[in-house]
Amino acid sequence: MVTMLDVSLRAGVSKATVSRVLNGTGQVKESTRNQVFKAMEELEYRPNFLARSLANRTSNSIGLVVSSFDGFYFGCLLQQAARRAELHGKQLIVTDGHDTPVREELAVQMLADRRCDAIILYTRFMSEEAILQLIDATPMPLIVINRQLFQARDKCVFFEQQEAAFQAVDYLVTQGHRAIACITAPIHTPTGQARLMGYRKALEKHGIGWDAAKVKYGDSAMTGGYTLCQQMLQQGVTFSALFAGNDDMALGAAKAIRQAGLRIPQDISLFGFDDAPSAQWLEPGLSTVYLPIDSMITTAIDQAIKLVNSEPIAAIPPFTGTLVLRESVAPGPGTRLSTAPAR
Amino acid sequence: MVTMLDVSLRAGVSKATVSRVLNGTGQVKESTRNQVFKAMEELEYRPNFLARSLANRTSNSIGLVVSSFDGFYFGCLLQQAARRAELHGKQLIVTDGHDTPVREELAVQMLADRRCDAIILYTRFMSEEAILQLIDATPMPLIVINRQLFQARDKCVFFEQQEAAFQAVDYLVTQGHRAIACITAPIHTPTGQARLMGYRKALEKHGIGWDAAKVKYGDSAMTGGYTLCQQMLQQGVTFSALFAGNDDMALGAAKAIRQAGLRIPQDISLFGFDDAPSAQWLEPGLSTVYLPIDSMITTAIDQAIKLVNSEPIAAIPPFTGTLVLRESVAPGPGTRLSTAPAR
DNA sequence: CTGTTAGCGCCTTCAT
DNA sequence: ATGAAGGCGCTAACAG
Repeated sequence: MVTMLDVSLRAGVSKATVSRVLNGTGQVKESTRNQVFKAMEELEYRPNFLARSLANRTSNSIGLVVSSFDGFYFGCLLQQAARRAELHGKQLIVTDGHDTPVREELAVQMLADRRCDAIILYTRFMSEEAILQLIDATPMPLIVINRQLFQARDKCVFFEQQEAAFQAVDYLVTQGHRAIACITAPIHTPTGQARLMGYRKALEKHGIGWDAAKVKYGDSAMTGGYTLCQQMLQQGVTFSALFAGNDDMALGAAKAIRQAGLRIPQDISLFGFDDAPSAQWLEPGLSTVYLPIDSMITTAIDQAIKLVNSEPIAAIPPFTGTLVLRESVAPGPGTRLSTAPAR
Repeated sequence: MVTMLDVSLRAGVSKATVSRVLNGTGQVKESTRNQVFKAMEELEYRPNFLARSLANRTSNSIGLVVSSFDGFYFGCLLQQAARRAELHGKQLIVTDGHDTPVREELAVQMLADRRCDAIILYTRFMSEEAILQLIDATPMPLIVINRQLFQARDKCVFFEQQEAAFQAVDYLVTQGHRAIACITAPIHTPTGQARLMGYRKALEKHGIGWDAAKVKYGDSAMTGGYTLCQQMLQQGVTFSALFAGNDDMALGAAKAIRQAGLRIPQDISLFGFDDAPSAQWLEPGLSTVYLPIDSMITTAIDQAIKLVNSEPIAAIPPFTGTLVLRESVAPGPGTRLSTAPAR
């Protein structure tokens, strides 16, 4: 391992000078600078990052922890995060929380130990208090995605889950559906709760009663969507539309629906959530809600960078969803009502 | 930031002693050990990872670079990699190569600079020479996934792409298909080449001529599969089966096929590659080839760990695919031939 | 412009 | 069993 000392000796200067040309700090005579460069090349010198970070108290990197690596969703997130971090000249370091709150917290600590300049946390499972506590136990800026924390509002980047779900279900109702089933996203997560609440509120708005039989608690996997939908069908639960907590489950549900001899959307309308790539290729195209994950992670990173540079920051407005209407929803049995409203 | 010195002062011992209890090295009297622990807790001491790594010359982590973060494929890879690394007590650090050979190389260097104990490289784009060169320019063990390097055979974990593709197409032929179209995986990657070669060999084996019109060069995205398939259909290319370079493109193609008024599998049989989660939920279920990515990354990490511990290693046998037969393939027009072979 | 001298926080002989 | 001292590789005043 060739060190700075080796280079300095070879170039006939001191370590300090080598350091200067390396970092472009201070004044160095053109000629000696060149000598140093030459020495570096000849020796194939590569600065030791650890030593550097230790001395600098900054590793020039930002850490990202996600609950889990699977799903298209985190793929997008990571991809965009990497690009954005790079744009700021920072290296992105990613870790996952193995889908458990404890590991999520450990992951953050690990990144903190590594002296990342800032940390971004996308947690599905940690409790609010735990997060808050983590925030001020962490010496570097910590931005939280997918959570709305009032005590740390300007460190949050979140999405109006409930509102988006509300809109989706509201849309279903205005299309004439009243018997709307729901397969929830994991109900032990705030996200799952919020989406379900959106469903419930939309029903309430239209005076539709809550029917426990129509609500199944899902796990976000395609298989779950399939199984639960199949269950409902077999149990004789009747519904003209199904709102799935995410697109993956909608995909699974679609198969169950067809296997039951039903058609989409003629017999049952289907609505998803996330706008996964495959949503577009399902047949019929799956109507779903688009969640601007790219913008969210971008914003989170930008905010983190600002904090690192001690620039002033402002709270980030909530992100909102957009309904992506494709062909999986048909007018429901109650259509007549909305088409020709009573006077 | 509380340091080891703070702890030592608080506990009334020297830094050396603190270091000893921290690492469990050397002999420390029970009582003083407890004092140190108490001091650490009271001060909420957290060792500085960088300093530690610098002194130890090991960061107790293994680096992983993937070409890109998107696709279910890398999700699995990352997930399993994280688990396996943890099992070995190592932290996993992930970076992506932004889908370009240069960045892939840079990513490896960056991880090397961070003094990872070992590095695992999944490259889609780097040339063989570049990889080889990188291997011996990197001071720590470097394992390469998805590439077969004869000059570094024991550092490679790869999959028999060509053979798997061959089997898939061979299967199609034995099912009675002779007009088999193909949408390739990215043709500038070894993977894309190998899969196409498998297709070609299978045709050759059965004396089926190469028809350029039946081969479209894809990009691995669903949209590409859709567009290219649509093109072929519109150009009047006739085929009874389509072999797609991956499941995503197969999904896209499926839609194009149906939009053309054709049925799967009655009119056109479809075969994918990868066994993506959605393959199972397509209707009919997509026949495809399973690629044991989990085992591959696991093996890669284990091999890396062995190298780190300077244990003896052996070359890893190639991984092979498995045909996953679902419902997207129907007997082709030539079925009679194979059912009742001429004597 | 350049060299000297201290650290950064931790580990590790070498004495005691 | 414990402390003192030097080193890991690099940066950052402070003198010249």
